[in-house]
Amino acid sequence: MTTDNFDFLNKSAEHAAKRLLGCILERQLGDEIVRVKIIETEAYDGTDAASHSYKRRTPRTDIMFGPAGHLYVYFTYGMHYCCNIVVGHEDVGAAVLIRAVEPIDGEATMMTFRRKTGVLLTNGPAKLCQALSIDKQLNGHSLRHSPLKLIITPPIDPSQMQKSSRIGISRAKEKKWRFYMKDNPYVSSGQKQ
DNA sequence: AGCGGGATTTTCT
DNA sequence: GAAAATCCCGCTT
Repeated sequence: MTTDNFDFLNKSAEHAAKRLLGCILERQLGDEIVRVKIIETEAYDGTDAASHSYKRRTPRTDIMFGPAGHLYVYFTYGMHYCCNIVVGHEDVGAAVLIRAVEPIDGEATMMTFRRKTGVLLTNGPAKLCQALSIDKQLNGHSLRHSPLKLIITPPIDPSQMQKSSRIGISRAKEKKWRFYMKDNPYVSSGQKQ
């Protein structure tokens, strides 16, 4: 493979977070195929005080220090899973948090895992993990293969992109590393900006 | 419409 | 011991 279309993941986390907007996640669940479009992302890297990988490699964050294009799933607040796409070169410890997606195919299947309708199905990082049945079993999974694939689409028009501070963190709030689709109803409701 | 508490793992102080 | 890349529900205004 001379030109792998995952190559852009090896650039900065900030670049990858922008480029992942509009890309497709394809989830195989038994006989069903669920497809969603990425609507909102946040970048985290090893130089970033808000990142799990900041100056420390632990059993939990080990996947973040591995190859780009794999999935990093973490469990938080004793209740919820959140999923990230590992980016950057190996041993750097960077990832892009997927904060919101828009259903394309298989909405009925997602509703069997998450008993909600409309935007409440996938408008938050833990919500979309529940809808796509993503948990610790998929930690470290390569997004090149079933049962969860990342499909790269052309970059979105810059005029459709908004950015802001990241949600739910107390450190490094000055970094504008949250990116989302302008006027999309599935953008997470954590903060108005 | 807005606030506040509960669930309960991983990590750090 | 407490906070964290969250979400939901019930209470109050």
